[in-house]
Amino acid sequence: MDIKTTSPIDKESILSISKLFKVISDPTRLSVLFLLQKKECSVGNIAISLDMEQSAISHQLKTLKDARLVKSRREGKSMLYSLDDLHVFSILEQVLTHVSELEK
Amino acid sequence: MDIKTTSPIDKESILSISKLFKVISDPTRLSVLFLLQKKECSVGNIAISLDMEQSAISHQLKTLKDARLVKSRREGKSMLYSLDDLHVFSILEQVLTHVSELEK
DNA sequence: TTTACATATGACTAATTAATCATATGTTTG
DNA sequence: CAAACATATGATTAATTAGTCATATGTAAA
Repeated sequence: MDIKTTSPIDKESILSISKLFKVISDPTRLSVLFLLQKKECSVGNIAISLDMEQSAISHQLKTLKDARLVKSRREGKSMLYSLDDLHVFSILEQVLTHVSELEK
Repeated sequence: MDIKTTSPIDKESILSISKLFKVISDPTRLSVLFLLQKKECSVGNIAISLDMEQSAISHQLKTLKDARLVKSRREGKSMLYSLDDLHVFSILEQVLTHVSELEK
């Protein structure tokens, strides 16, 4: 076990954190996550709720799924998406508190 | 008090959270934050620690300062930077835990 | 007050990326 | 099977942005 106090944290971890934050730093993706917090939702419904194109939502859902923040299941012609990572959501809520405190 | 369960969270909050996450989603800025967690540090020292140009660090410090995540004070010719938002750091630590769990 | 040191700043460039458009894939119903 | 519906995907475009370079600003020492 080496003691490298020079680097405060390894680069790999930095990159992992960076990637995660990048994923949840886009307004559209954030909106999707907050939507899905309430209930499982189809692509089309998300698009309507956020007033955006189906294709745009589908692209962002792919990003969220790649990051394992959401999961999907098929129901008939629809794909239903839901949160797959409640831990991230607790982080989001913490940040929401933080942000609202900053605004005071 | 209106009940708009349609939109799960207001757009302003979404944008605020988005901005904050964008700031802490850059590897360089993350590295700076983790460095400053340990100790107050000059621009030059940060640049050396991260093996980057002074100018690049200075630019990122400005971003961090604008987001009120760091503060600075002058000491002689140097500017010493330190964390200005411990709350964000607790979020970072939470995410660090999250990321290391994902890697298992 | 020159000179050296430390940081900040502005212009520029390369890379990333969110949204769009067109279309492909997959599912159900008539 | 054909048609309609729902979603996914690939190419393209516009916008954002991290880093670089040159230089300006600010501070201290000779």
